[in-house]
Amino acid sequence: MALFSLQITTGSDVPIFRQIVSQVRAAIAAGTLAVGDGLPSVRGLAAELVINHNTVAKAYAELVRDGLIESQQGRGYFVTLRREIYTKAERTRRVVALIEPMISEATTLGFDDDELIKLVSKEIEKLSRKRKQ
Amino acid sequence: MALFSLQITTGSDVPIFRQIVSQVRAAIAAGTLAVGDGLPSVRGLAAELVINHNTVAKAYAELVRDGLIESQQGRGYFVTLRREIYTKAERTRRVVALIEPMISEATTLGFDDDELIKLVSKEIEKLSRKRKQ
Amino acid sequence: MALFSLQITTGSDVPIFRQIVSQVRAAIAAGTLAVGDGLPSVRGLAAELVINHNTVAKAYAELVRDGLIESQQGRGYFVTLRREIYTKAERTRRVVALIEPMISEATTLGFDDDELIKLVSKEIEKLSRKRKQ
Amino acid sequence: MALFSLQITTGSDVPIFRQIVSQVRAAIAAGTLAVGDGLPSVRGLAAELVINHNTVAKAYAELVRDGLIESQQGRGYFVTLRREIYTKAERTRRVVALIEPMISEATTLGFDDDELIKLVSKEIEKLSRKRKQ
DNA sequence: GTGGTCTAGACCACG
DNA sequence: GTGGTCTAGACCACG
Repeated sequence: MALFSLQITTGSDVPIFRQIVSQVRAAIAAGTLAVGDGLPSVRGLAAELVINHNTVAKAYAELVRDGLIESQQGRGYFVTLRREIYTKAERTRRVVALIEPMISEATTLGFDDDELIKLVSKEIEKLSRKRKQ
Repeated sequence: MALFSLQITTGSDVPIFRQIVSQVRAAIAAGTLAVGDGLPSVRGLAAELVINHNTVAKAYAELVRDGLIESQQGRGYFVTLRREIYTKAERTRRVVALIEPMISEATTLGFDDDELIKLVSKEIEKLSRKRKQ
Repeated sequence: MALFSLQITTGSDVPIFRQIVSQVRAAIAAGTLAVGDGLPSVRGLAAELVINHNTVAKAYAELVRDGLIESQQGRGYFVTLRREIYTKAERTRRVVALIEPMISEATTLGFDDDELIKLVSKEIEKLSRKRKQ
Repeated sequence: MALFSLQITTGSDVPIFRQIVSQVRAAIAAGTLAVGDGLPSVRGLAAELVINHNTVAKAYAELVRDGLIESQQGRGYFVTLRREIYTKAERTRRVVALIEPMISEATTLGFDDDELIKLVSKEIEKLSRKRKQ
């Protein structure tokens, strides 16, 4: 099992619980989380991300409802058999859907192409370092 | 003059007013809407999209605050010459708020750093070419 | 903690939402509302002032955009540490937009330049003293 | 008769027609405009201020309604007998009502007392020069 | 409990 | 004709 790490951004337009749902879903689709793998505990993840545990519970509830994970009484949450597979095209489509508005915003704020590429690279490295810790 | 059309999706996670903001912003970034061009009237656009006029007004108000468009008494809204309103730090903060969730999503979808940088570059060039046409 | 009260006048030339913005801004400028202080809840304040909650929400939204307050998910609005959001030019532009009509009014009321400067200085000192208490 | 000059600020929160009403009213109260004095013609003033003549007409109509000026067929508008006199205290009160929100805005935007005084002085001089042209 | 978004509709202001 | 403000009320999201 790959090391599964979650990165959330508070104060963004996207609700925290949706960021969690979307990343767990993506991790399963990408195979980062395999069938049978355990998820972080509700309270553990809440503590790690410094958010309310209800927020984590709500995210997991949605994933249970969608059949992607299941609760095993007293042991925690685990990835179930049902697995969504995203094609490469679908995965690209999902990322591009986030890249496009980011570029629009940057452009209207006056960033030129080089500055933007540099900023994105810097952020990628920053998150990369964070993941390795 | 601009041939400018707007498409909204109701029932999406993204609020209608934010979809309008993003699309106008994208049109300005891409040069589809140029300085001096008029936007659809608040009530006209509301009727066309079959939404409430307050929703359009809210979207336009945000674009005014960002200095992208301005209201001319009794005439409507027009694209303005871009002013530098925000400090470098604030502009960076705003773009980073969009870059971070994009990277998180890409990472959980299995993109590695190089692939992501290439994807972002490709999209930047795509928009760049559009602007030059 | 702040003992902070708001007074609005309906039927005035100044929109209600703008009166709220001005008064919160004045309270922050005077130090009556300090960093970390909570604002009245949107619906609570609306009930107290006997106005619609959307009107309060609109006022708070403007203060958020200016970086003076921020919303904490499910908890309410709080005064933030002031960030430098706007460029010097933009900040000057905003203040000059208030200075100009003030000078025009003073001039037509018969104030000469020296009297006006003195009056402005006196008011600035008055607020300055209030902040230091 | 003193030279009567009007200064308007477009794009401010205060509607143009209200700026005109308020300045004519103030000029009469201050004696800058005396009984029998003529006002600039509707179209002349509109041309001078580069605004729609309906805006001037609307302002004059309000002043006529309030009995401060009257139209003399084919000759223009003139100050009538009825005259409001503002006491010094009232005139000060009216200017202070504009000074206070200006200071709040400047303070929350990060201007310190000296900077603000300098900015106000500069604007006073600027308008002073404009009036003398 | 907190805030966010949207609608339907009114009434007003500006040109 | 254009936009601006406000209400009453609904429904949802977050914690």
